[in-house]
Amino acid sequence: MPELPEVETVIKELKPALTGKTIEQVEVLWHKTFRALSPVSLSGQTIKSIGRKGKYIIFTLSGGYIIVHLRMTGQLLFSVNGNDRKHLRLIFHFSDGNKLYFKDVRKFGRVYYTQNKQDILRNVGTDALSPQMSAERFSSLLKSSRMNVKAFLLSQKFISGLGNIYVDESLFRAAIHPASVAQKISAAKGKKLFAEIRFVLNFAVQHMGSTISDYRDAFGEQGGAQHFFQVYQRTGLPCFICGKEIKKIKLAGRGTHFCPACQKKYN
DNA sequence: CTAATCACCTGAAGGC
DNA sequence: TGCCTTCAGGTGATTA
Repeated sequence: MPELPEVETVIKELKPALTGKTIEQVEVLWHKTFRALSPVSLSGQTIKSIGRKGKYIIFTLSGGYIIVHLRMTGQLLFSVNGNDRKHLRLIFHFSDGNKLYFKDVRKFGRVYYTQNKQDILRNVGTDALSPQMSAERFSSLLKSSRMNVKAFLLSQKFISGLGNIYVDESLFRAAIHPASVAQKISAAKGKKLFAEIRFVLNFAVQHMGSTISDYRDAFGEQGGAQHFFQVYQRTGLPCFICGKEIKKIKLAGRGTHFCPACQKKYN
């Protein structure tokens, strides 16, 4: 499911719901979902704050961190699960009776418990919406890489939070062909791309993320940003700018949507 | 360093 | 109806 806007939506909802609550017990229903890197007990710990880096959700506890990655189909649902146990992988039980449910059809999602955030976040670059990531910084990262720009943006080590949908949408808006070589993109174009990344992500956050099939927010609601896609899943449909057909190719192992007429290749 | 392919999993959709 | 293939908001390991 989720890229930065979906994760941001979930944590914005969880902050008021969970901050200050005390964990009574963590119930693991699928063993591979949960990995403890710390022997300290989770029971009795309080949630001090909730944040994220890229697509990683970070719960800061009184004595450690819970870090959640939803991968493709993970969902964090706050006390809205009813009696549906299907695809339920883990349950946080709180001392006030509330529960946080982790559901995950494909079982790729992970819940880590650690004393050191860097155990998990070591290879995650600066968040795309962080003030630490500027147009200048982004441009210089682009210049440093010989990867194609699609792979560059999907890799989380340079800039984190983008996934397949928002990479395709950002490259379309910046009029850059996804197979362009990162370092062949001019500094001016790089800054344009960064501005479009910010626009696309902020727009999607305002619309509570995108729901393709599985994504739901912390209250089980769908997002709305999918109604505004320009290229993603629009293969064969007319480009909104020039009217030519949107094409789909495989790049960096992922389905990649673009307009061959509007998006220029730099290499 | 970069690219491509698997692996991890389940379910939906399309072809025959 | 059923079988088979392909594909999916991600990422990490392995192989050229």
